[in-house]
Amino acid sequence: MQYTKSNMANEYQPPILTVDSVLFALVDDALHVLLIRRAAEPFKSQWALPGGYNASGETTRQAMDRILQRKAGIAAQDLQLVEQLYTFDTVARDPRGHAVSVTYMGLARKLSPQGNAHAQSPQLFPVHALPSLAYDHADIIRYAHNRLRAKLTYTNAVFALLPELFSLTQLQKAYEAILDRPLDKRNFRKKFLALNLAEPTTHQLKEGAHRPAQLYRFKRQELQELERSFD
Amino acid sequence: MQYTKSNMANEYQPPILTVDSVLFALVDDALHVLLIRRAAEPFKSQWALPGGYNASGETTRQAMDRILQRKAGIAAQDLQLVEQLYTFDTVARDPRGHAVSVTYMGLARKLSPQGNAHAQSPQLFPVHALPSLAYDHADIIRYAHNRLRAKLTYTNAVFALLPELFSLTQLQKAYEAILDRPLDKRNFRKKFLALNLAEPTTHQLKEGAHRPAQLYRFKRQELQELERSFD
DNA sequence: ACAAAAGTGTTAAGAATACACCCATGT
DNA sequence: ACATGGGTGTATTCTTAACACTTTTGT
Repeated sequence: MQYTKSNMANEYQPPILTVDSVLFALVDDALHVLLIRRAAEPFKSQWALPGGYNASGETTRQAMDRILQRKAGIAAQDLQLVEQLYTFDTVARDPRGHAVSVTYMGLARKLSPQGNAHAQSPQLFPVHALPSLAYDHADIIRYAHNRLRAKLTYTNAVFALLPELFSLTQLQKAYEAILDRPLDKRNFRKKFLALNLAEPTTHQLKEGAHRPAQLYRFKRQELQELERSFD
Repeated sequence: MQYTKSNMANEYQPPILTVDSVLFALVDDALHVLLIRRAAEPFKSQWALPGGYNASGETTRQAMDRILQRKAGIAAQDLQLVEQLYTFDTVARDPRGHAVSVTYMGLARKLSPQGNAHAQSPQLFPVHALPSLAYDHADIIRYAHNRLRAKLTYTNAVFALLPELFSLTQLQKAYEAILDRPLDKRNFRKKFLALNLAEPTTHQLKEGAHRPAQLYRFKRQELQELERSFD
């Protein structure tokens, strides 16, 4: 930050600043990402992350909230956890000109996107079956997924993807979906309970011709690091 | 990235984009950061991170290299490892107007900064004895230090701070300086050697009235994750 | 009674921690 | 010979990993 007044007034032309969001949610025990179908060129009618420009005077987080509301009908409080990821800045990423994009990851319990004039049919896609994507958005999603995997192992971030009351089986399936490998049931439960992040409730989940599951609740709904990293 | 042509042409005014760098190096077994004394307002003659504006058409990494060269006489290849940290974007962080700053961490074996017209006396300060800083640069350094601590535990990032040939004592001191706590000598050596990242050389370090130290060399000079995290 | 998912313990191997003395060198 | 930092091993505790059967419910 050492540009001078003259730079600001004359020579200096900043790149365009944009914000793109990767919203994750679990649907049927599989990790999904929210995509919208682009209404305009470039990449018209291709699938893309919800994103938009960031004007002077608003923070990137404010821009994110505004854009998600307008383009997907999603409110800031639908996201249990939001984290800035990375700033993508290669000159060629937008065919119209240099656009630097600050990216965010948002985790939600449930997403009910709404279509509108700006973007028809926002829709959730399984991360393992994504359509072809506009811009460098496939890279951004890959980056976000890696970050999520890492966060899951050393923080309590799962809380943001599960309902308030959850069974240990639901929890394990969430981990398996994101880490993309099977976990041992007994070891998983022993380890998770030892971390002491969740407490049993008086509720049970009855959902079929089998023994009902004990429901647990996270003691804290804020991000915290784990004493010992998970898996 | 959904702004329209009309936004680009008329209404849309992006914030200024800047890049700030946190360069770390070890001096006398203590972690140091490179700071420059600001030549102009605002914060004139206060210490600050080397930074500058990012023009349209250059990547933030290119801007970083250009700025470090111009303001501190440091070349890109003096940095063994560079990593993007975070993008700071609060509206009030620059008194002249909204400036969004993409920040980088750079690790060097040795820094020999050069003063010049743009910034007198770039200088290394111990992270535990920083002067008062311009802007939100104290926050940025704290963020970088946390990231460095984390990187040290799950990657081989130390290689970027040590000379090509190093003794296990030097290595341990580097860890102690950054993690800011003492480590057990025998356990440290056992664990580090088990990771198999370094190999002994035929060289020794003689530097006083005591037994000379075996010198090691990292097998790879690229960042890699450790199988088991360190400490 | 049977199908379906919930729930539960033990053993063995590996990793982390705590801890104290001898070694090689220069002066 | 002494001061200085370099180098080494073992015992204990904790953590991880592997593994299979019983329980509770709905139909």
